[in-house]
Amino acid sequence: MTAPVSVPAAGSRALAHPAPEEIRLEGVLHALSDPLRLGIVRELAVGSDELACSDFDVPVSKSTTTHHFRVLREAGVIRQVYRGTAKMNGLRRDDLDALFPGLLDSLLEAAARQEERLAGA
Amino acid sequence: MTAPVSVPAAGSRALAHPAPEEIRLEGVLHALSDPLRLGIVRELAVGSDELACSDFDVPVSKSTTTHHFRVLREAGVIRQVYRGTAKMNGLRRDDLDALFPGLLDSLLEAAARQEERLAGA
DNA sequence: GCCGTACTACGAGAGCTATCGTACAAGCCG
DNA sequence: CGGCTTGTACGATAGCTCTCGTAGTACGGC
Repeated sequence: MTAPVSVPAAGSRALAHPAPEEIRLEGVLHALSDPLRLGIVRELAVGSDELACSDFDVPVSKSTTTHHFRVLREAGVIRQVYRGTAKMNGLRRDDLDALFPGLLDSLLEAAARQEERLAGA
Repeated sequence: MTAPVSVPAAGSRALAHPAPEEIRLEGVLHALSDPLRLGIVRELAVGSDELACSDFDVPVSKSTTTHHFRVLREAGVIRQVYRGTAKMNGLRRDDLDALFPGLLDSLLEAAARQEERLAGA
């Protein structure tokens, strides 16, 4: 047992990510049930893997931003890695698609559709 | 404006449900992010529309069960109607599919897949 | 070596959530 | 009617979550 928690690269500053086996659907849904985090994930889905935390235009303080990114990472939704002083963020699309095929796309489309609808289309 | 909150049938004991326009993706995800509620929805998805609250075998007290069903109803995930002393529950599959095509099925499949995986398949 | 940038840690407060037990209401059945 | 079944309301509690500000760490550039 003792799930392989994707051991951090030895020497450097590394961040704990859940192994794919540890990712729980409930956790993913919970992470995405916050509008702010859902927005972050949507931005990440269209952009590249190379978005720093500060590239997002969230209407909360820096500490709160850190908090939300951590929730997303700990739920297994995003991957984070340091690159100098910046922390680059990327969707764990590969892992999520392997665990829950089609789910991420459905969620992203649902979010897009809702935004369109609420915009008074 | 003033969204039509699907006015309850006049005289009888009726329950407030959100109108389709009021259903929010975040709310749905939040409702489903609880293992208990996700389980209820999964049972509802395979069974008929005719399941009473007491037909579910949840490991919590009656009051807590009431609470969870209310969360699901207020998020727009289920429909509830009184039938004698019982309260019958049904998925709002039609409304959900119209708002978020494919999402419900993706979620149900993801849940099934995870259960299979965790059962040590 | 020093400063600025980017992010984290910690502590705190407000608010929501899950849970319970007890007490109660509504409807069926004998 | 009286009792049983089913679910609700209310109050309470513990725990989580979102939010912030302040203080601190890690890294890159001058």
